[in-house]
Amino acid sequence: MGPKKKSFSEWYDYVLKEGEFIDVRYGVKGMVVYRPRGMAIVSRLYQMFESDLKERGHQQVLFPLMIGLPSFKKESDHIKGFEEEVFMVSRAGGKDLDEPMIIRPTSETAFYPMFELWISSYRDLPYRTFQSVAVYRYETKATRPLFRGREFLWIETHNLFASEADAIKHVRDDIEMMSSRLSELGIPYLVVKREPYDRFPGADQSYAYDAILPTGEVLQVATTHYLGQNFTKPFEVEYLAENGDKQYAFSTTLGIGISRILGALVSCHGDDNGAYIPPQLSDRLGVVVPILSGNGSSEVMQYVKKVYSMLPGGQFLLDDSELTPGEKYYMSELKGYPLRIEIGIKEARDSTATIFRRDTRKRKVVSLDSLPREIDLTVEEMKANLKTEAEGLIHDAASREEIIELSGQNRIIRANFCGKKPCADGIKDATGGYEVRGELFNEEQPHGACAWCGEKAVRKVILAKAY
RNA sequence: GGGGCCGUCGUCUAGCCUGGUCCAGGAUACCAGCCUGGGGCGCUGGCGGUCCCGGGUUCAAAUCCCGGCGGCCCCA
Repeated sequence: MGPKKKSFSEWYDYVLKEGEFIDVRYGVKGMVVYRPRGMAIVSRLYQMFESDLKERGHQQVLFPLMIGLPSFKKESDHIKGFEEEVFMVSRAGGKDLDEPMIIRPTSETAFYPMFELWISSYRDLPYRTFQSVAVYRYETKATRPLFRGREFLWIETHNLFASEADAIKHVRDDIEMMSSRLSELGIPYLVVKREPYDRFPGADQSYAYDAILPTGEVLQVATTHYLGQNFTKPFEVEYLAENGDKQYAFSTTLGIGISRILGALVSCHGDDNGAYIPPQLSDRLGVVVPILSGNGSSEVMQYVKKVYSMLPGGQFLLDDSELTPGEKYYMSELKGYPLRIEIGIKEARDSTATIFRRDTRKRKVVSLDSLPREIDLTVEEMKANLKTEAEGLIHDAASREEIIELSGQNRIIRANFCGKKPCADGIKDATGGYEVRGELFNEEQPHGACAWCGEKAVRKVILAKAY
């Protein structure tokens, strides 16, 4: 494995594979297999976001994988945005279908025909749903494990409101939920309001949650869209208001990219020794490693069993395999277990245990009595540690020269922007791929000129390379 | 969207340029036995390969040609 800083790409592939998170050898481009270590984290991510959504009044549903073509074609911007990257089923039973079906690239066009049937009164609103599924997009750019796949795991919410204000309030709540979870997971991120030409097909406003990767690139891990009535009108999702008028509902959607969040976690927290999975996401808190030596072996094993029985049930794995202690250390660190408990003859004789923590890679010897408490304390410290990273990663630029200079250093850049596409394209050309990601949520208004063309700036935007 | 590199036991790889000496060699992993044990330890033996797939050239193809599939990198 190459060191993380020097050769991120090589490091990333190595850790995903050797840490047994996923396997890319399935043989279908852009599709990966989630192995137990990866799937355990995926499950916990799902649980975390699903419980947040349920608390906010969303109900879980499950829609079919395939969508009828007429439904998919109803919203014209939407189909234009997706038609190039949609998988279509055109044959079955040995012959061409009269009408092909599409495999969902996202599920608006699956949900809304049903919404039409389900919603009739203002009493039915707000109506908040979500589903946890995989979606499919025929990516033509190079695919990257977890970052850009043709199949990826996500949660998609689809929500209806009686008024624009209710819908916008919901968008704000999405932003709050995502922000709080991402910082809890220690993923540095930006909440960015997308430029008009860069929005989700069919959206009036799009907010992206961009994780900041160690390479200085950003990775969109989730997006919230305010859809206005763009979908409810063509799909005729109407309700009877309190005053007796028929009205179209307002809608929003949130997509949470579970696959990408897993990729971001591995990328952001890992080091030259492998991954580090935060305690709240790891299927086990850690591994217990016995260190046996010749004639003291039985004494040590007996003590190890005693220690193991004191640990919280199911939270630790006892690694009593034949590997040497060193190899067990490497594996537990590569896989990113938060803690390791090392027990050898010294611990057995002194009634102690050695705790190794993955984030700082520091050891601590504690007495056996205090072990459970020390584990709790350490885990709490590790969680707190995760939160106190981020920020300091954004640099301001006021001119073309500064933009180019900062882009040369792979920085995330904040600059005044005139809002025009030619400037965005110019920046992209001159910086080797920096994109206008959009305006930071809650950012102050700009004073002065666009950093690129010098004309009047209309907002401050974030510039970064993106996956 | 443009360009480049690559695909050989489970994994990594030698061999390919210059076709035959290769029913494919090594390392690692795995299995058995020993020896060890506080950061990938050592010894002995064993298991393991449709040379990515399809076609073509040839007396002869892992090797040359064409197409496909898959992966990686760089640029826009």
